[in-house]
Amino acid sequence: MRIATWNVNSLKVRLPHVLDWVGKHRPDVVCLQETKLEDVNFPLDAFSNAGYQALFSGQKTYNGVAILSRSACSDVVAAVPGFDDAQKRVLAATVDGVRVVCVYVPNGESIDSEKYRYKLKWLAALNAWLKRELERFPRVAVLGDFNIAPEARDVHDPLVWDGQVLFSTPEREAFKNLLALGLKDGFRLFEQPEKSFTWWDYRMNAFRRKMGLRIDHVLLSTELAKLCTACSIDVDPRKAERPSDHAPVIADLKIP
DNA sequence: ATGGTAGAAACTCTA
Repeated sequence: MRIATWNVNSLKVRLPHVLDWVGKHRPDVVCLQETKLEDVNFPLDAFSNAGYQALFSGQKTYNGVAILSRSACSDVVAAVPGFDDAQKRVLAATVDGVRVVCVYVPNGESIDSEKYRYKLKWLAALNAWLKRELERFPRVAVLGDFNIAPEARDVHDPLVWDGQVLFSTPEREAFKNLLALGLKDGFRLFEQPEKSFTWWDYRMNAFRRKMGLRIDHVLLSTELAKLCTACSIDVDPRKAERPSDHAPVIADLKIP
Protein backbone atom coordinates (compact mmCIF):
# COMPACT_ATOMS: atom_id res chain seq x y z
CA MET A 1 0.00 0.00 0.00
CA ARG A 2 1.45 3.32 -1.10
CA ILE A 3 0.30 6.47 0.65
CA ALA A 4 1.30 10.05 -0.11
CA THR A 5 0.76 13.68 0.83
CA TRP A 6 1.06 16.83 -1.28
CA ASN A 7 0.24 20.46 -0.63
CA VAL A 8 -0.80 21.45 -4.16
CA ASN A 9 -1.42 25.18 -3.56
CA SER A 10 -4.60 25.31 -5.69
CA LEU A 11 -5.95 22.10 -7.16
CA LYS A 12 -7.43 24.09 -10.04
CA VAL A 13 -3.96 25.09 -11.21
CA ARG A 14 -2.26 21.83 -10.20
CA LEU A 15 -4.78 19.26 -11.45
CA PRO A 16 -2.63 18.29 -14.47
CA HIS A 17 0.41 17.94 -12.20
CA VAL A 18 -1.51 15.71 -9.78
CA LEU A 19 -2.97 13.50 -12.53
CA ASP A 20 0.46 13.09 -14.09
CA TRP A 21 2.00 12.30 -10.71
CA VAL A 22 -0.54 9.68 -9.62
CA GLY A 23 -0.15 8.04 -13.03
CA LYS A 24 3.60 7.77 -12.47
CA HIS A 25 3.64 6.68 -8.83
CA ARG A 26 0.38 4.76 -8.59
CA PRO A 27 -0.32 5.63 -4.93
CA ASP A 28 -3.28 3.92 -3.23
CA VAL A 29 -4.03 6.98 -1.10
CA VAL A 30 -3.13 10.64 -1.65
CA CYS A 31 -3.78 13.40 0.87
CA LEU A 32 -3.98 16.85 -0.69
CA GLN A 33 -3.82 20.23 1.05
CA GLU A 34 -4.57 23.79 -0.02
CA THR A 35 -7.02 22.70 -2.69
CA LYS A 36 -8.58 26.20 -2.48
CA LEU A 37 -11.79 24.86 -4.03
CA GLU A 38 -15.38 24.84 -2.93
CA ASP A 39 -16.72 21.27 -2.90
CA VAL A 40 -19.06 21.99 -5.82
CA ASN A 41 -15.99 22.68 -7.98
CA PHE A 42 -13.99 19.58 -6.99
CA PRO A 43 -12.73 17.78 -10.15
CA LEU A 44 -14.30 14.46 -9.23
CA ASP A 45 -14.59 13.17 -12.82
CA ALA A 46 -10.92 13.74 -13.61
CA PHE A 47 -9.90 11.60 -10.63
CA SER A 48 -12.59 9.04 -11.31
CA ASN A 49 -11.20 8.59 -14.83
CA ALA A 50 -7.76 8.11 -13.27
CA GLY A 51 -9.12 5.34 -11.03
CA TYR A 52 -9.55 7.29 -7.79
CA GLN A 53 -12.41 7.96 -5.47
CA ALA A 54 -12.23 11.29 -3.66
CA LEU A 55 -13.24 12.81 -0.37
CA PHE A 56 -12.96 16.56 -0.05
CA SER A 57 -13.60 19.33 2.41
CA GLY A 58 -12.96 22.66 0.77
CA GLN A 59 -13.68 26.36 0.82
CA LYS A 60 -13.17 29.28 -1.52
CA THR A 61 -9.70 30.85 -1.81
CA TYR A 62 -8.00 29.32 1.25
CA ASN A 63 -7.24 25.94 2.84
CA GLY A 64 -9.16 22.85 1.69
CA VAL A 65 -8.16 19.18 2.01
CA ALA A 66 -8.91 16.03 0.03
CA ILE A 67 -8.18 12.30 0.13
CA LEU A 68 -7.87 10.35 -3.12
CA SER A 69 -8.11 6.58 -2.79
CA ARG A 70 -8.29 3.54 -5.02
CA SER A 71 -10.47 1.70 -2.45
CA ALA A 72 -13.63 2.82 -0.72
CA CYS A 73 -13.42 4.99 2.41
CA SER A 74 -15.45 4.65 5.59
CA ASP A 75 -15.84 6.51 8.90
CA VAL A 76 -15.29 9.88 7.26
CA VAL A 77 -14.68 12.87 9.54
CA ALA A 78 -14.16 16.38 8.15
CA ALA A 79 -13.09 18.32 11.24
CA VAL A 80 -11.41 17.90 14.60
CA PRO A 81 -14.44 16.85 16.67
CA GLY A 82 -15.38 19.45 19.26
CA PHE A 83 -12.96 22.08 17.90
CA ASP A 84 -14.86 25.02 16.48
CA ASP A 85 -13.05 25.97 13.28
CA ALA A 86 -14.42 27.58 10.11
CA GLN A 87 -11.23 26.65 8.21
CA LYS A 88 -11.24 23.39 6.26
CA ARG A 89 -8.03 21.72 7.40
CA VAL A 90 -8.80 18.12 8.37
CA LEU A 91 -10.17 15.02 6.70
CA ALA A 92 -10.03 11.50 8.11
CA ALA A 93 -11.20 8.18 6.70
CA THR A 94 -10.52 4.47 7.02
CA VAL A 95 -9.09 2.93 3.82
CA ASP A 96 -8.15 -0.75 3.58
CA GLY A 97 -7.93 -0.96 7.37
CA VAL A 98 -5.70 2.11 7.72
CA ARG A 99 -6.98 5.20 9.51
CA VAL A 100 -5.82 8.00 7.21
CA VAL A 101 -5.79 11.52 8.65
CA CYS A 102 -5.11 14.37 6.22
CA VAL A 103 -4.07 17.62 7.92
CA TYR A 104 -3.29 21.15 6.84
CA VAL A 105 -1.85 22.73 9.97
CA PRO A 106 -2.16 26.55 10.14
CA ASN A 107 0.91 28.44 8.93
CA GLY A 108 1.02 30.84 11.87
CA GLU A 109 2.35 33.82 9.87
CA SER A 110 4.79 35.03 12.57
CA ILE A 111 5.29 34.23 16.23
CA ASP A 112 3.71 37.52 17.39
CA SER A 113 0.62 36.96 15.26
CA GLU A 114 -2.90 36.00 16.33
CA LYS A 115 -2.57 33.30 13.65
CA TYR A 116 0.36 31.81 15.56
CA ARG A 117 -1.75 31.47 18.71
CA TYR A 118 -4.47 29.86 16.58
CA LYS A 119 -1.85 27.45 15.20
CA LEU A 120 -0.81 26.30 18.69
CA LYS A 121 -4.43 25.91 19.84
CA TRP A 122 -5.18 24.01 16.65
CA LEU A 123 -2.25 21.65 17.27
CA ALA A 124 -3.39 21.04 20.86
CA ALA A 125 -6.87 20.10 19.61
CA LEU A 126 -5.36 17.84 16.94
CA ASN A 127 -3.24 16.15 19.60
CA ALA A 128 -6.20 15.42 21.87
CA TRP A 129 -8.19 14.01 18.95
CA LEU A 130 -5.34 11.87 17.57
CA LYS A 131 -4.86 10.38 21.04
CA ARG A 132 -8.41 9.06 20.80
CA GLU A 133 -7.98 7.91 17.19
CA LEU A 134 -4.88 5.95 18.21
CA GLU A 135 -6.91 4.25 20.93
CA ARG A 136 -9.58 3.32 18.35
CA PHE A 137 -7.34 2.22 15.48
CA PRO A 138 -4.01 0.34 15.60
CA ARG A 139 -3.10 1.44 12.08
CA VAL A 140 -3.05 5.23 11.91
CA ALA A 141 -1.27 7.42 9.34
CA VAL A 142 -1.33 11.19 9.74
CA LEU A 143 -0.21 12.89 6.54
CA GLY A 144 -0.05 16.50 5.55
CA ASP A 145 1.46 19.94 5.65
CA PHE A 146 2.34 20.41 9.33
CA ASN A 147 4.00 23.80 8.76
CA ILE A 148 6.66 22.71 11.29
CA ALA A 149 10.28 21.77 10.65
CA PRO A 150 10.96 19.38 13.55
CA GLU A 151 14.76 19.49 13.74
CA ALA A 152 17.74 21.63 12.73
CA ARG A 153 18.54 19.25 9.88
CA ASP A 154 15.06 19.95 8.47
CA VAL A 155 15.97 23.61 7.88
CA HIS A 156 18.45 24.91 5.28
CA ASP A 157 19.84 27.48 7.71
CA PRO A 158 18.89 26.83 11.37
CA LEU A 159 20.51 30.09 12.53
CA VAL A 160 18.41 32.19 10.14
CA TRP A 161 15.27 30.28 11.12
CA ASP A 162 15.96 30.17 14.86
CA GLY A 163 12.82 31.34 16.68
CA GLN A 164 10.96 32.04 13.42
CA VAL A 165 7.53 30.68 12.60
CA LEU A 166 7.73 27.10 11.22
CA PHE A 167 10.81 26.45 13.41
CA SER A 168 10.03 28.07 16.78
CA THR A 169 10.37 26.07 20.00
CA PRO A 170 6.62 25.97 20.87
CA GLU A 171 5.79 24.63 17.40
CA ARG A 172 8.53 22.02 17.56
CA GLU A 173 7.34 21.05 21.05
CA ALA A 174 3.82 20.62 19.64
CA PHE A 175 5.27 18.35 16.97
CA LYS A 176 7.16 16.34 19.62
CA ASN A 177 3.89 16.03 21.53
CA LEU A 178 2.35 14.37 18.46
CA LEU A 179 5.24 11.89 18.33
CA ALA A 180 4.78 11.30 22.08
CA LEU A 181 1.31 9.90 21.33
CA GLY A 182 3.10 6.95 19.74
CA LEU A 183 3.54 8.30 16.22
CA LYS A 184 6.76 7.94 14.24
CA ASP A 185 8.15 10.37 11.67
CA GLY A 186 8.06 8.03 8.67
CA PHE A 187 10.78 9.90 6.81
CA ARG A 188 13.26 9.39 9.64
CA LEU A 189 12.72 5.63 9.77
CA PHE A 190 15.20 5.45 6.89
CA GLU A 191 18.55 6.89 5.92
CA GLN A 192 17.95 10.05 3.89
CA PRO A 193 19.97 12.48 1.80
CA GLU A 194 21.19 15.67 3.50
CA LYS A 195 19.18 18.80 2.78
CA SER A 196 15.95 16.86 2.33
CA PHE A 197 13.16 19.42 2.19
CA THR A 198 9.50 19.49 1.11
CA TRP A 199 8.89 23.23 0.74
CA TRP A 200 10.81 26.04 -0.90
CA ASP A 201 9.64 29.65 -1.06
CA TYR A 202 8.73 30.79 -4.57
CA ARG A 203 10.86 33.84 -3.98
CA MET A 204 14.62 34.39 -4.21
CA ASN A 205 15.23 31.23 -6.30
CA ALA A 206 14.92 29.28 -3.07
CA PHE A 207 14.51 25.89 -4.77
CA ARG A 208 17.54 26.29 -7.03
CA ARG A 209 19.56 27.43 -4.00
CA LYS A 210 18.32 24.47 -1.91
CA MET A 211 16.85 26.90 0.64
CA GLY A 212 14.00 24.74 1.88
CA LEU A 213 12.30 23.31 4.94
CA ARG A 214 10.93 19.84 5.67
CA ILE A 215 7.44 20.71 6.87
CA ASP A 216 5.31 18.03 5.16
CA HIS A 217 5.23 14.76 7.04
CA VAL A 218 3.91 11.21 7.22
CA LEU A 219 3.41 10.14 10.85
CA LEU A 220 2.78 6.46 11.50
CA SER A 221 1.41 4.60 14.50
CA THR A 222 3.80 2.03 16.01
CA GLU A 223 2.13 -0.83 14.18
CA LEU A 224 2.23 0.94 10.81
CA ALA A 225 5.83 2.08 11.33
CA LYS A 226 6.80 -1.60 11.62
CA LEU A 227 5.14 -2.23 8.26
CA CYS A 228 6.74 0.76 6.52
CA THR A 229 9.33 -0.29 3.93
CA ALA A 230 10.21 3.12 2.44
CA CYS A 231 9.54 6.84 2.78
CA SER A 232 10.81 9.52 0.45
CA ILE A 233 10.32 13.05 -0.87
CA ASP A 234 9.77 13.39 -4.63
CA VAL A 235 11.32 16.73 -5.61
CA ASP A 236 10.61 16.28 -9.34
CA PRO A 237 7.20 18.04 -9.33
CA ARG A 238 8.89 21.13 -7.83
CA LYS A 239 10.97 21.36 -11.05
CA ALA A 240 7.89 21.48 -13.30
CA GLU A 241 6.36 24.52 -14.98
CA ARG A 242 4.05 26.37 -12.59
CA PRO A 243 4.89 24.07 -9.67
CA SER A 244 3.38 23.95 -6.22
CA ASP A 245 5.84 25.33 -3.67
CA HIS A 246 5.64 21.92 -1.91
CA ALA A 247 6.92 18.50 -2.99
CA PRO A 248 5.01 15.26 -2.31
CA VAL A 249 6.06 12.74 0.35
CA ILE A 250 5.49 9.01 -0.30
CA ALA A 251 5.45 6.08 2.13
CA ASP A 252 5.17 2.39 1.29
CA LEU A 253 3.43 0.06 3.74
CA LYS A 254 3.61 -3.72 3.60
CA ILE A 255 0.14 -4.55 4.91
CA PRO A 256 -0.14 -8.32 5.60
C1' DA B 1 15.74 47.92 3.46
C1' DT B 2 10.81 44.81 4.84
C1' DG B 3 11.82 43.14 -0.19
C1' DG B 4 11.02 38.98 -3.32
C1' DT B 5 6.67 35.18 -5.92
C1' DA B 6 2.37 32.79 -6.47
C1' DG B 7 -2.72 32.06 -6.11
C1' DA B 8 -7.40 33.80 -5.71
C1' DA B 9 -10.05 37.43 -6.00
C1' DA B 10 -11.01 41.86 -6.58
C1' DC B 11 -7.07 45.84 -5.94
C1' DT B 12 -5.66 42.82 -0.67
C1' DC B 13 -4.85 38.71 1.95
C1' DT B 14 -2.38 34.49 2.76
C1' DA B 15 1.48 31.70 2.46
